[in-house]
Amino acid sequence: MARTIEYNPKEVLTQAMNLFWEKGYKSTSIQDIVTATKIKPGSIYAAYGNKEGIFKAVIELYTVSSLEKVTNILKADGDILENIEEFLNVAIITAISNEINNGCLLVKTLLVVSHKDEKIQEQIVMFYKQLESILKNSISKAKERGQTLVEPDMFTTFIFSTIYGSHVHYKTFKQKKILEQNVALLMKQLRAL
Amino acid sequence: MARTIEYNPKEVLTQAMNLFWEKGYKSTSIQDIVTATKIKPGSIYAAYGNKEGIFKAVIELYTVSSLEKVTNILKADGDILENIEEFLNVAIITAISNEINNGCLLVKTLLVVSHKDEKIQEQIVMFYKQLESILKNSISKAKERGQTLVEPDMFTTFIFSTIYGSHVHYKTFKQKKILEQNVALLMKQLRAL
DNA sequence: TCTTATTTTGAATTTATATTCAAGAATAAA
DNA sequence: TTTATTCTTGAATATAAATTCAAAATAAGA
Repeated sequence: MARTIEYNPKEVLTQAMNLFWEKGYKSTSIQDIVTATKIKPGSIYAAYGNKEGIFKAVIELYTVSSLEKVTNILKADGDILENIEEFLNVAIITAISNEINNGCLLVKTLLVVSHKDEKIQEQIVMFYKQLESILKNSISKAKERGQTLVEPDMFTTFIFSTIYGSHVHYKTFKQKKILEQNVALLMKQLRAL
Repeated sequence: MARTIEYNPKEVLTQAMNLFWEKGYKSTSIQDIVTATKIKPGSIYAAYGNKEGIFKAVIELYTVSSLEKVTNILKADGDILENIEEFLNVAIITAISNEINNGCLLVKTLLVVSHKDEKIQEQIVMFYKQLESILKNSISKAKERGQTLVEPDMFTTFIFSTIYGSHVHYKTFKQKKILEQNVALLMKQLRAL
């Protein structure tokens, strides 16, 4: 019994994500999603309830896959500092200067989401806390092994500030060189013994 | 002949600005503006053409008054480094931790405005360039007088990255202490001789 | 006071967007 | 096959937001 789902939910959410990413939550209409995914409104509403429901599912997908990606980079075998450098390259250069989905969906969302949407806001804050904690772990481990002198807590905060800052700066001035410079500066401080 | 305008345009634009600031462009309806300003749709459309027109006028007002404010701080008589510190206090602590209009309207707008709205984007970029140039001037002057050793160009960029970063960081973690720490760190680097 | 130019009003209209739902289609167990 | 279950469709409906416009109000020069 029972008909089976015909679309691939992950694919659909990814397409919806791209729309939200590009145009923001409010400017993305269900019609946009219908057009992009070729799924009819009824199916969307059956699966996610309403527009906010799709958005929440998108955020969920994004956070889970991002955390996974970062974990893979930072927990890879090999030199810890090199892993951190790779993380910075991805977070600062690749992600931000990407022409299609530039920057971080969550930074955008966080700045725009009204304070009333507390659930979404909380979900995002949780994500950042996890991210920070993963990075802090790496730095602590590097410090234990004598590979760096920086204070893990403070330096993690500093790295994230630089990531956020690079984000806005690039959006304004479109200078990839500044992004590379920022990565280099962070690594220099990290490696200074 | 001719009836005179009854409302104060600057007042009206300020009220509209607060709405855009709080809720973002898309989520602010003309009805919201009508309610807040008590001006009827017809008058709004007569004066600004359409919703985008009001928004542009708001951005214009915001940029002009912000530039004026910053200029007053940085070109004030007295010690240059103290003026810069005052600027940082306003830009990083006061502006960002303000509960009502928190953060910078333009950062929000910039991150969200679609790449199609090139005029608005350009207007914002111009604003930032002017801001950077005013600050760079102050730093250069301080350097000429032997009050700092930092390289004006690079350090200006760094200050703005820190401002943007503080913005996002505060939005996430709501820690005013980090904002104060950031100002202190910047000033320490600036004062190191 | 009359006239003319301009502003104000707010209901009506248009346009856009979100959401529902009844009818039809696919699935697989019985 | 039959049948119960779930999925799909897309036009219809509901809701919300943007915009228009004709009529009324106002100011000040003729």
